[in-house]
Amino acid sequence: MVKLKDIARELNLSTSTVSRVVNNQDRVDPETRQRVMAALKRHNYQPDENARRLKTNSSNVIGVIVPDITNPFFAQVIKGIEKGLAPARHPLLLCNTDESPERELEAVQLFRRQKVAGIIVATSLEQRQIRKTYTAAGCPVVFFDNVPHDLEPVRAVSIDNARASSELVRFLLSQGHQRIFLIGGPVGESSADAREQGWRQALAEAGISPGDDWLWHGDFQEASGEAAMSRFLTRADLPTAVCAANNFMAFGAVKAIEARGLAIPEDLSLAAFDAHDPSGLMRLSLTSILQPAEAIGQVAADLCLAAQKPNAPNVSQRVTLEHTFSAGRSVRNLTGSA
Amino acid sequence: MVKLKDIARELNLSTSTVSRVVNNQDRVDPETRQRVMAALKRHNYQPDENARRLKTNSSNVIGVIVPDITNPFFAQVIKGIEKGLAPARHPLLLCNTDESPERELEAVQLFRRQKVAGIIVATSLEQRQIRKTYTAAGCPVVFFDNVPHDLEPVRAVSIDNARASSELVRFLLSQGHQRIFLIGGPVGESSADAREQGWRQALAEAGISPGDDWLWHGDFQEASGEAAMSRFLTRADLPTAVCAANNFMAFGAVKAIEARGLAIPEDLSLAAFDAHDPSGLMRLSLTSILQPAEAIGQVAADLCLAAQKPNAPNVSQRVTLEHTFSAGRSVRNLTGSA
DNA sequence: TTGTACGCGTTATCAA
DNA sequence: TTGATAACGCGTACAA
Repeated sequence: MVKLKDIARELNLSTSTVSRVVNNQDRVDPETRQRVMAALKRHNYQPDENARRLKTNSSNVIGVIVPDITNPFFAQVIKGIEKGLAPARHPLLLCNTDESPERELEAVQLFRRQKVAGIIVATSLEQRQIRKTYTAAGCPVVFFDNVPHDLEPVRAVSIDNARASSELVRFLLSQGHQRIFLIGGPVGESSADAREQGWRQALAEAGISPGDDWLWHGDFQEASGEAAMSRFLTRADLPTAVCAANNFMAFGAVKAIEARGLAIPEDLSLAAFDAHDPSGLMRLSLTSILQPAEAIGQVAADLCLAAQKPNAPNVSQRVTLEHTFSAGRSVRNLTGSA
Repeated sequence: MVKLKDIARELNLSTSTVSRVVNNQDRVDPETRQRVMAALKRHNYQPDENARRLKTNSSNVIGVIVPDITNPFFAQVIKGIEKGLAPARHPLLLCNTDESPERELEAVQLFRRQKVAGIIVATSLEQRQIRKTYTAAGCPVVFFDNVPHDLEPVRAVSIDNARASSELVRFLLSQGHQRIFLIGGPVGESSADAREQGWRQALAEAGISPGDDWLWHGDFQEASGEAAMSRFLTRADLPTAVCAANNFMAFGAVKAIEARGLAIPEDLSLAAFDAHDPSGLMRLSLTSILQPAEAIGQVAADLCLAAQKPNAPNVSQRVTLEHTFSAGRSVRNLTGSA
């Protein structure tokens, strides 16, 4: 591995000058620069990242934290992040938490020690911990999916979850549904909260006041969706439609429904968030709100990179992207039969 | 950030002694060690990774290269790798190549510069390049999915693809199929080669000699599966069953089949590799060979960590894991109707 | 058992 | 415009 010093010696220059060329700094004679560049290329010089980091006390690595890389939504976001990071040649340090707060805290610790240049995170922490953990991260942080609401300034990218949720519910209303239940996410998780709020609002606008038991808070895992739906199905007065706040819980709900021998949408309608079906092979295509996952990743990467600039303003930057509505075949139209 | 020197000064010790305690080295008085440990804990000392790396000229980061993180198979493998790495606190540097050889080469370059401790890779390179690239990586490399065959010594994790493929074909044979076509993967890609070989062998054992045009080499992407199947479907003498060497190509095949108004399995049977359906929501559950993805990741991580030990033998370590056969509803039984 | 002193490869400060 | 030199924080011969 050829070093700065080697190049300098060969050209009878000081390491300083060579270093300046390597780092594209001013104050180098154009001709000298040419000579150095040639030598660098000739020897295929690669700067030693470690030395560089020790000196600058930083790195260009971006840390990414997701709850579950197995969830296609997060996988796509990561792909988007990669695309956004690649041109700037920022490596990506990944951590999968399985929704465990402990693992997330460990990851942040790890990232701190690695002196990552920035963190992009779909946090599973609760609001208090988010604040404590990420204000002490020592680097720019970009949130997505779960965006803290009481943290200022904050960088975040998301869709308008409340509006999206309202849209989904209004679609169900338009199909003649009234008893629209919700399998929500954890309380305090911003996207879950917003989706619940949107659901409430759309119902309210339709003059419907949901009972307390129309809502069940899951944890975004399949099992909780199954549990929630099972519970709903024990009632005498069944819902005609159920919304699930994410894909996995919707899948769990399907299991519960079918386990009871009911059919979708004949006996019960189902709608969801992020029930994306890339292959078009889902047995039942779920009517769903889709987040632009890859775009979310790219924008998050951009925000994170922008925050690297020395004079980047330390103000809140909240980017809201447009969702799409995907009509599936999981909702029955009751208007004809009513 | 408290440093070694600070601790040393506080305890009236030298940095060497403190360093020895931090690194669990011998030759430290038990009592001194206690004092130091207490101080370390009190100050929540975190060693500076960068300084450490500069000194040791290495890191504990493991680089992972996959063609497509969006593919559930790879996502699961990564999860497995993470699980294997977490106990040893090895961070994971991720690179997604989108099957692009250039990006893979860049990733390896990047990893070299980062002085990663090891690389775990599902390579998209061709054999010659694999050899050249990864022998020069400067760290232990563990292959999975695509395992180079002319590289010794090599560390690799895979299933017995030939046997798995034979098993799949024999199942089709048992259902009365004879004209069994194959949508294979790229020539030279070990898993693709092995799957083709297994297909050939099973057919041969049944006394069937496939025509040259029974096989189409795709690139593991959905579009190529669709193209291959479209081509198959233009023939006068249609296949009764088709195998696809991975999930995405199978999905593409489904599209092509349905685009022609044919039904699976009534008009045509389809079988595949890795067409895993975690949610149980696939419209048609494909009969498929499933790789133990998460286990592959864990084993790869273990191999990689084992290779870190200073006196790790530099010999080939090929681990073969068991696949499973998942009977779906995509294969028609012709024995009754024949 | 402990301490001294040097060097890892780079960047940054200052003087030339 | 260039060069000498001092850090950055740690690990490790070697000396004590």
